[in-house]
Amino acid sequence: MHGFLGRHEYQIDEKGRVSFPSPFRRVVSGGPLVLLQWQSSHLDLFPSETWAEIQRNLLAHRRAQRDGGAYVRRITASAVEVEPDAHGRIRIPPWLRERIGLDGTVLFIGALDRIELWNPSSFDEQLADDVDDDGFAAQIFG
Amino acid sequence: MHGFLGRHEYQIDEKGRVSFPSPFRRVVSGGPLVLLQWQSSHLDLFPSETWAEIQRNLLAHRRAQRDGGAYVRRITASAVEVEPDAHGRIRIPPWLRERIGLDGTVLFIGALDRIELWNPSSFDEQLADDVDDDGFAAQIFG
DNA sequence: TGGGATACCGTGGGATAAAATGGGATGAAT
DNA sequence: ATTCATCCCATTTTATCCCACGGTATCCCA
Repeated sequence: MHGFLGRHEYQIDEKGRVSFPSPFRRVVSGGPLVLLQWQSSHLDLFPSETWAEIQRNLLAHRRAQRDGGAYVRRITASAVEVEPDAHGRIRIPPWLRERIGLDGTVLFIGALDRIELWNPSSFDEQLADDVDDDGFAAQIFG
Repeated sequence: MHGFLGRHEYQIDEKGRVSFPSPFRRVVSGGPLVLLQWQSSHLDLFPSETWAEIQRNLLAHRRAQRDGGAYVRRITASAVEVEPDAHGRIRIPPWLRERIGLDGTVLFIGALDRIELWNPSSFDEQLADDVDDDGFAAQIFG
């Protein structure tokens, strides 16, 4: 697998369930995922391997900082462990839906080692913003 | 399990009992937990494994300091051992409830290796505070 | 290359199990 | 004897599991 790629749009039903994109399903089969918010615009969904590293980073940060773990608390309080059911659906808790204004439709964006969940219209807005990519493109793509 | 995650709100009944979040219950099944206060804003609930390390740290600290164990005493005096009953409920002693102003509702916050107990309105207040996360987010989440 | 069959996928709803909460009875401690 | 904690049972709500349908893409065969 070459990491998570592409965009997939699905409906949320009355029970807060939404289909997890089938191409991604094959990759993470079996293991649980971690869904959380750390950016205001969208949610992030991490497979076990990626989450393991982030959790290490969070613990290291809490030990290093003298803020009583305020930042770590803010992150973990928003997080939930999710796992696709028999039909490949996951459940997004109400408080996370409200945070980024998810109503009806979810846009899954493959982002290599993680999956982003967007409100489709928010995603279009941020696409419209001009990205300052001078130099990076050439550096990346040769 | 990926550590304790998420937020769970429950009612305290007249007898001082409160449901221990079922996702957490599965993780710590069997062992007793240690409930104590070390930050003024909330209580902390530690599973056996985490507590073992903290206890080592407390003993090391008492040996190193020449304060006659004042700090250690302050912590341990507030601590109690709790264990979920048959219905998964724990009892929070009155003196700990009063310390952080718990009345009626408890908010459990998963914090990786520990669980925090908050008065919901106190938690909302500290969420509203701006967290100084300059640069850290990128460092943690890549 | 076209058409049909088949498997998969997205979506919805109902049944079943679990969880959250309340109250009473029993037993120990003061 | 009274208070307080623990144990036990009951009820309502919530979440999980299971089955069912319609559409779509894929595969196979002509």
